[in-house]
Amino acid sequence: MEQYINELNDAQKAPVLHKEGPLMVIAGAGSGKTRVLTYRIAYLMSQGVDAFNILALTFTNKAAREMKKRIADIVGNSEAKNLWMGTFHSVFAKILRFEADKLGYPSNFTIYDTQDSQRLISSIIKEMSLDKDVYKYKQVQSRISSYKNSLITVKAYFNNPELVEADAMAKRPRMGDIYKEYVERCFKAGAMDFDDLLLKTNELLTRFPDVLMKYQDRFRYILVDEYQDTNHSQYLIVRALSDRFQNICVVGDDAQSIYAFRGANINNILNYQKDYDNVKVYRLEQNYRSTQNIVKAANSIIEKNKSRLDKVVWTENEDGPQIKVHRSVTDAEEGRFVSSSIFDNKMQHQLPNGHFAVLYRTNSQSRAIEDALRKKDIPYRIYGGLSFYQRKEIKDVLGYLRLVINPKDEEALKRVINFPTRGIGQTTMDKLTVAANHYGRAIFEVMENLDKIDLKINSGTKRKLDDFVTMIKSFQITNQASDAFVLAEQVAKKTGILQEFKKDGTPEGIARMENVEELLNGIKDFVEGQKELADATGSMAEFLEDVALATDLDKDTGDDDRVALMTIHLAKGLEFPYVYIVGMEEDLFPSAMSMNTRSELEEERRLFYVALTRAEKQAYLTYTQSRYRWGKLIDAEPSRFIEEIDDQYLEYITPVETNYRFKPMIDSDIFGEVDKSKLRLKKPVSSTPPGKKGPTESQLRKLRKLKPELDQPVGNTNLFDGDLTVGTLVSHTRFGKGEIVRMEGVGNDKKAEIKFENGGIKKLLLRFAKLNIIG
DNA sequence: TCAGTCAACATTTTT
DNA sequence: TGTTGACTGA
Repeated sequence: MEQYINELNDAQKAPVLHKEGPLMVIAGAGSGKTRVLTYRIAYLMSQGVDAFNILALTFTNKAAREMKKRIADIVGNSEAKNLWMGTFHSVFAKILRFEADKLGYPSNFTIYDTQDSQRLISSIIKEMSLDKDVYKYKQVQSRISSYKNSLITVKAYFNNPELVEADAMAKRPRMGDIYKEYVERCFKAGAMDFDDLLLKTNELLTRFPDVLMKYQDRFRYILVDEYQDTNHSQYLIVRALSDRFQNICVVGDDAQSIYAFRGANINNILNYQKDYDNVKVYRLEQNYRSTQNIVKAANSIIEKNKSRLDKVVWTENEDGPQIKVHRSVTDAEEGRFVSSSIFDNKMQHQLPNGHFAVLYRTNSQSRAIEDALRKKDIPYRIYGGLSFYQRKEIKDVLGYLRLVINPKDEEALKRVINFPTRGIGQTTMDKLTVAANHYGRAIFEVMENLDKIDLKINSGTKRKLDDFVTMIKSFQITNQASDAFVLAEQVAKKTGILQEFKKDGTPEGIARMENVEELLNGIKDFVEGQKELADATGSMAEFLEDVALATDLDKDTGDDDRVALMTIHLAKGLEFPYVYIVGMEEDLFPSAMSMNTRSELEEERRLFYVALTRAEKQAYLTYTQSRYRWGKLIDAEPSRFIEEIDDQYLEYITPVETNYRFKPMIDSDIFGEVDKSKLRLKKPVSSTPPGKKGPTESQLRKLRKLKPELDQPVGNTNLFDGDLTVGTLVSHTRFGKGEIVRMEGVGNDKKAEIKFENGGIKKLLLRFAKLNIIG
């Protein structure tokens, strides 16, 4: 153990060796936080603390697995196995299964994912005959989720006039009723959603003091990673469990808090010192990951935020190259730049693909990057987005499996009852749903008892329902006798799913069949992996839980060498030698939806901080002047975050083809000599509508520095005011050639309607449009 | 009851 | 652009 401890610097050693009592580790980006956590656990164990008494809550299950492995290397495998480690959701799901009966739940309860929740809410809204345009199911779901994260139960909701009032004011007076129905339906279905896993844990610990005592006694040492991203519900769980022994260690970085949108409360970390007595605070400020340039640039960004803990991140690493800023004309060109830059770097420095990551704000941005990488034959892997387990065919198979484990699972039933089609349609389902609600039972239970209830279902349909019930029951028998793989294989064959895709014959059908086969293989791997573990049996129930709570990162096998594509959120905690942050544009990053309040903007800024600090050697920031969004070409402005970085850490680069396009416009002899001083005084080129603020003059000035003579606002109408008339042929940098078909407005509002060769007709404000007369 | 067509809508981030 | 939900005729 001692030799391991000596690998640490003094700042890291202190929290590792800290004995009893609460401590907080404020860990800057790249400061070896995981290492401290790992070694602290190993150290505790070497001091005689029983692994059974240690609970470590991490942000992903993958992080937990890796940490466990590392600890096993230090203290030995058999002991490390007994550690409780995982995400909040997975650890408390296990505890809830064990204690389920106390809350009236079956121990085989289903975990509803967001999609299940949304579908259920959607059908509730329909059943209640509410206007679906007023009660948007996604909004309703997120509202309910935030109630739950704040521990506002249905009862608490109705007891709180302010909340009721607020929803009424928002023209959604039935919100509480939907919430109530949703909770009841989940309960009847034997299902918990993600938020329930935390809410019900709180309920368990509050209502049953003996249960609380038991777990307090069990988890004498609690460690929480990424504490800045815990929500109120998680906070209360940690509080309750640690109350007796107060051996609570939280690790986090307020500068990396990026989950407020799902209820994370940054005050949890800011107020930690007030929550416990005699808190010892340790700071890790030395960054081992990144170059001077990256660390300093990141600091210069985060300084712009007002609410933060006192901390200075520094490094002894070499200066490294400046951060490269790249501008392109379209998102496709941005993709091409990224792919060729990765290619060049690979060649020049002989690097594997795994050294590169492309990070973006929204999942939809991945497409352009993918296309470009594919063209260059660079292997990549996309994390998040539509993951494997979210594909329709996979969810269908999983639906059957869920139903076998928990027949009351309403969402699973509705998904599979008529797939493959077996003549049970909406009409029948409606009848069953009404009956189920009437008797307060699950739909499957109604189906089991059709003989006893008069439902006006014709005998043919009734026969089909009976067959379905019989089939599910036969699967249940298989499940009792066999492991997950045997069951899954039987389900895939007997339900006819595989044949359905096979006879389909289309490439999509074949792809789906292959996906289902891949799922079966995955289940096989899972079963074999589980058999090695002492406390696992390889049952289907365990597999389903793993799937429900797995993050995309968890499934990363890491054995093939690919460029990583992911959202910045997913990249938290990871590091790559080369990082490309793409889509550095206003309204995209920072997101248009996060600019309403100062705190939202600060979260976006922290997100940018996280993105930049993923880079070890070299970071690239790219933005484009136009981008396809919602199938339309949208004008874009460079992100304010580029401006916020101290200039000395940046190097602006521009590709040759962009130069080429802009250059002729300035040097063009059509207009004779261009008066540059006059140009500089003009309003910046912008398509931002009046009233909505675009980038500041200084932002643009700075961005122009790269090629000042090329990026001036050119094509301004003053130059050709008199020359533009209907019929004039013009060219636009982006839309191409076109003909003016109409003119309107005067002075600053003068507009031209132009029919472009590509077929589009655009009305352009001449004050802003970059036009060139060609005839 | 079902399959096929068309319109509407969507993109913020995730356990 | 791509998917999902509603509508319609068989």
